[in-house]
This record gives sequence, structure tokens and C-alpha cells, in this order.
Amino acid sequence: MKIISWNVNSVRARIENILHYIKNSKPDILLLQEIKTQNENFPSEIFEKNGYNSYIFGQKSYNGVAFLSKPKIKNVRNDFLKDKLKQSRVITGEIILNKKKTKLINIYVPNGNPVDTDKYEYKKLWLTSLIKKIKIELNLNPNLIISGDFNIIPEEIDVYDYKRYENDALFRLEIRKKYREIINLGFSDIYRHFNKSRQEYTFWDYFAGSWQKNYGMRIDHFLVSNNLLANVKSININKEPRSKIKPSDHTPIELEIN
DNA sequence: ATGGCTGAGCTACTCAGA
Repeated sequence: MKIISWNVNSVRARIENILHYIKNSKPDILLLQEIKTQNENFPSEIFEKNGYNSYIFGQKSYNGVAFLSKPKIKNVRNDFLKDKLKQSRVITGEIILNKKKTKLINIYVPNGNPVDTDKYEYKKLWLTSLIKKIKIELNLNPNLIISGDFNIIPEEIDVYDYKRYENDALFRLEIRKKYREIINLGFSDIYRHFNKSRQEYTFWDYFAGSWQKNYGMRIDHFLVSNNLLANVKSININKEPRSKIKPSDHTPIELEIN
């Protein structure tokens, strides 16, 4: 099964790029973040014509997450977290992997910049609440996949110049510690598991020629619970969509799992 | 280098992103 996560930065502005990508990469399940639209304006019919069911947790203008899926996803919910600001940032659902009931948790973590503002406090609270929920969930079901735009640079190797980001909400030590906390509950960062010292990114800013200079960062992740680790076949960051006309600033990360 | 770009909502300009 091919499960892919992609922050598309508006599903409607990106529709041609997404369709082109789907035809080439043929995901079974696509986890989308930053769809930037309400449920009623989500282009479900277009995806249905291409063989995908849509499961949407939208919001006007900002945020929003969704699943596109060939197989049906069961028990889809928007209430995994209580979001203080009522932003649409998590959608969950259940699939069967290798006869195991597996929960997919698709997340769009708050950015948190600038630091030392309420935005940063919101990110910290949001992550604390996420960790608490994951801990509970792991006790109910050992088969979890958490994926999406974490807005966290895990280590120095995961950004083009870490010194520039030491006091940034994506790289501050206390934020990276939250990421470690999730992993320490019993998960693997699948990209890093398969690529111990490789330096690749999933995001490049639109401005200042960041893409051309490869000034990027790895902030989109797949965390797979250790009970499922043996099922994982491969992980790949597909840079092709970032090179296209009118791209998202993020590029897809692709998981192959039995 | 706290934004030089992009998108939504709207129709001039602000807010947000990372």
C-alpha cells in the first residue's frame, strides 16, 4: 500500500498539479494538508472521477486537512484533538494493513512563528495535547501512522543552515523535544530510519530562489508505531512536484507499507 | 534576510505561511 503525505498549499489552486501527480505516482491513500477551503468547495467530484474517495476537514481560507483514498477509510473523525482556536488541523481514520486495524492520523501542526507570541504558545499547547492523545491511542491500538506537516525540523541535518533557525519555532530545542517525546512513545521517523545520514528536504520557501539554491528543510514526516515497523517497505521524498509550474512550497513524502 | 513569494477573500489590502 502506497500512502503519501503532501502539504498542497490550497487544493483548488493546486488541482492540476495534484491530478498530474496522482496519475504518475498512483497513491492508494493521499494525506493532504493546508487545503485552504471549506468542505463544500473541495473538488471531490474531480477526485472521484480519478478513482478517489474524499474525506475532508476543511476551513475557510486557512489550514484544512483531508484524505484522498482508493480504499474506503472507516471511522473518519475530526475530533482527535480539541483545538483551542477551532482550527482544522487533524483528521483520523482506520484502514486494514496486513489484517491489522491501523489508525491514520493526518496532522497539520501550527507554525508557531514568531516565537514569544501567542502563536508560539499555541504551537506548544497543541503539541502537548497531541502527545497526550497519542499516548492514550497507543494503549488502545498499537498500529498507528502519524503523518503530515509537523512544522518541526528534527535535527541539524534536516535544514540547510541550522544556525539561522536556532530561535525559530520550527527548530527551537523545546519544540524538537516534543518531536522526540512522540518518538519515545514508540515510533520511528521512517525517513531517518532508512536514511541515517542523508540530507533531503520536503519544503523550500517561494522567495529568494530557495528551491534553486536548495535552501530547504525536512518538516513533513511519517511516524510509524514500532508494532508496524516490520511492514514498512520504503520511504521516498519525491522532489518532482516542487519543480513544476505553480508548485506547492512542500513536496510529497511517499511511504510503501504492507 | 522576520521577508524579497504565494494564496484566500475580495476587488485594496490584510493575514498567514515557515
